[in-house]
Amino acid sequence: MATLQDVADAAGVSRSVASRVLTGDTRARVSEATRTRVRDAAEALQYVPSHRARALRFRRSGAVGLIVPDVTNAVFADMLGGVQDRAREAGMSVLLGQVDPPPSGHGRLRELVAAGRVDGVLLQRREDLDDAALAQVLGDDVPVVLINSRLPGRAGSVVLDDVAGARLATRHLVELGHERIGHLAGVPHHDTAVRRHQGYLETMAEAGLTVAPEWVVRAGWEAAAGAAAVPLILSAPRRPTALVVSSVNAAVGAVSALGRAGVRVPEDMSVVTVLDTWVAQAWNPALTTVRLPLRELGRTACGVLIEHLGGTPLRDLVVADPAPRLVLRESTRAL
Amino acid sequence: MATLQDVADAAGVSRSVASRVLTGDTRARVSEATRTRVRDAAEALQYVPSHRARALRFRRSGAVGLIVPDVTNAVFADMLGGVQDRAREAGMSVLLGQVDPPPSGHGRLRELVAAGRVDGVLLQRREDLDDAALAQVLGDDVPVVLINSRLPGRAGSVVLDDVAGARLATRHLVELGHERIGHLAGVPHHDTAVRRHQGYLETMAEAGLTVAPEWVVRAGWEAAAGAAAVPLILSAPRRPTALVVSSVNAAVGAVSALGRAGVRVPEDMSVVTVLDTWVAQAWNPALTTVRLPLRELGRTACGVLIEHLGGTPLRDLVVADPAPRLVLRESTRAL
DNA sequence: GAGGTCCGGGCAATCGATTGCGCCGGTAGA
DNA sequence: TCTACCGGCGCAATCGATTGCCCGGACCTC
Repeated sequence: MATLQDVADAAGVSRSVASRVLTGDTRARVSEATRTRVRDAAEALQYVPSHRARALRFRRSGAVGLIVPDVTNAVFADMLGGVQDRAREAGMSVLLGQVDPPPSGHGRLRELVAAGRVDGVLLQRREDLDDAALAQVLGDDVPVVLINSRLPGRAGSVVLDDVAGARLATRHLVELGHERIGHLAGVPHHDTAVRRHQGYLETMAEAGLTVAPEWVVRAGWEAAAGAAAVPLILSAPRRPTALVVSSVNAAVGAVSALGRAGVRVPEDMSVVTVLDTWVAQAWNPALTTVRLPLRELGRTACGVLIEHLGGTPLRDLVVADPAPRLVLRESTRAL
Repeated sequence: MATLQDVADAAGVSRSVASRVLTGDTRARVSEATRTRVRDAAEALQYVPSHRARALRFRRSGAVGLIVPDVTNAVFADMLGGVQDRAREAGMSVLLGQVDPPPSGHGRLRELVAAGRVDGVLLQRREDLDDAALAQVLGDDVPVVLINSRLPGRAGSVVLDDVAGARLATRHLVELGHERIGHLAGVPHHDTAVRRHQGYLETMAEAGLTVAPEWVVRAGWEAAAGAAAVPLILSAPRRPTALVVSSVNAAVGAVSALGRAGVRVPEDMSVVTVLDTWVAQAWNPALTTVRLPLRELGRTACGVLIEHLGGTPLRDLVVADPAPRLVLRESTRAL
């Protein structure tokens, strides 16, 4: 816990010189002998510059806040890895946060930033937070990058190429010869859910296939939601032979529910899902999925924020590289 | 981004007075009129005290570091919730960290704390980090609380009641009439794995059941490890009729592998596992598990650290409340 | 010999909040 | 009238690191 002053004393110089030597200030004129003395002293004392002091001086905390609705979500976990990586590269830390919906969460983001705990925020929006509420949670002068949703003008954003992902999943089923293809979508107003549904609809239209209203269930992202959607699908007059499920967790729930209902996957029903986590691979049958670059999503979002803190304007990006890729496993088969 | 000085100016007083009013210093003699002026000014300017400045002054960052080997693990996720809760109560933040094994990770923890980014660290040890390596990663003067492992004298610790958990799981199988009960354990030197194995062995002994060496496979915590262990179990001369699996992720892998091998669960093989996450519930068959209080684990660990920062000595605790509880689902049945 | 230049470093302000101590004016008690 | 005391508030140091500016001496040049 040595301070710069301690190092300076040990080296017999002033703080100024010690600082200039240790920060590698080349413009400073300091003799090589002195430089060595300072560096040796720093090493001997195990000097580590105080982040607190630097934060105060530079008006920068060197941390980004990561605010997510649910940390138990595997999707979040994969993304987190990317955020961490990017933050590390920039020498920054990641602070985990929670923000309640308004009114209790009102202004919290602003506080977080105003208090200087973090320099900016990565925000994954809760499903139930609409645009107005979101705008309220955001302050005016808080650097925010939204993950998987958008709010043009108020924040930057980075989203997956959800349309392409859903198209790929749907096309896979079409190519297998399925014609009655259902869709377990996310909640209605969620950005991501909307885009994935769009990809599904587009592909169906292009293939000249019709979509019966009862084939589309707007459930949610979780396993329970996927399971709950199954009876609705099965009771449809013309039962689909295949399903596109918008999220891997919901797919897991759906496949289980299908099994319980005596519907075999893939013999009686093909299931393809979007997002690829370890759960999809571990399942029996292993789930055919479309892999979207979650890690890259986190990395890019963090990058947009960090660059913005460096002066670049906030941006709205789609993570299209690496492109969505179909991971063929056991849950789909030709009709 | 108003500072205390701004508030003071607006209220027509000095910084000192503004500070005393806003911090609610009762010993300070300030007239009620002045107090009101200051408070109004603070509100009008949306004053939020700078965390950076306070951190410097108090030599406290107000954050704890949470260092885990793998954030994609559902076990981690549940625990994280508890850590967050406890930190919030204390007005602290949670900083996510990563620490590589020595030599590259050597001294990193010390740096983290010495630099003042965090006041202390919660550390969930990597499976492959032995005691010596762990001691090296730790500095000398870093407040550390280990989660699910121990290193007496060097750090505090909080662990689950793994023995009781494994006993409960094993006893459940015994009561169902099983006599040949196998165990998919974690890696050999891992604290948690050792304790769970102990619970298994104790219960088997108490029930007067023998344990054939080939019934015990020291695999790992992940789905792949569980799947890989299955062939070994199935090829045993006297095949077990039931399995205790030490971790829910491994159990998922094992059950899938059993299914592929044509072994039905629970008809041909009962499987009970320790730890209860959403995956266990979503599976088909839904897994019978022993629920251990993961959230409470995180909360307690964070509490030990925070209390230590407040002056209390570090402690070594076992989270025994709520007690391990058997969650009966579909993966076990009477012999 | 006077003035200029370069070298090697130190002084002190700054970032924002907290806090021990001291100052000033008024009132009460002696 | 003088002293003591108290209410109300400001001064300035402190927490560490950074950085613009200045200073003293050596050396050089005209």
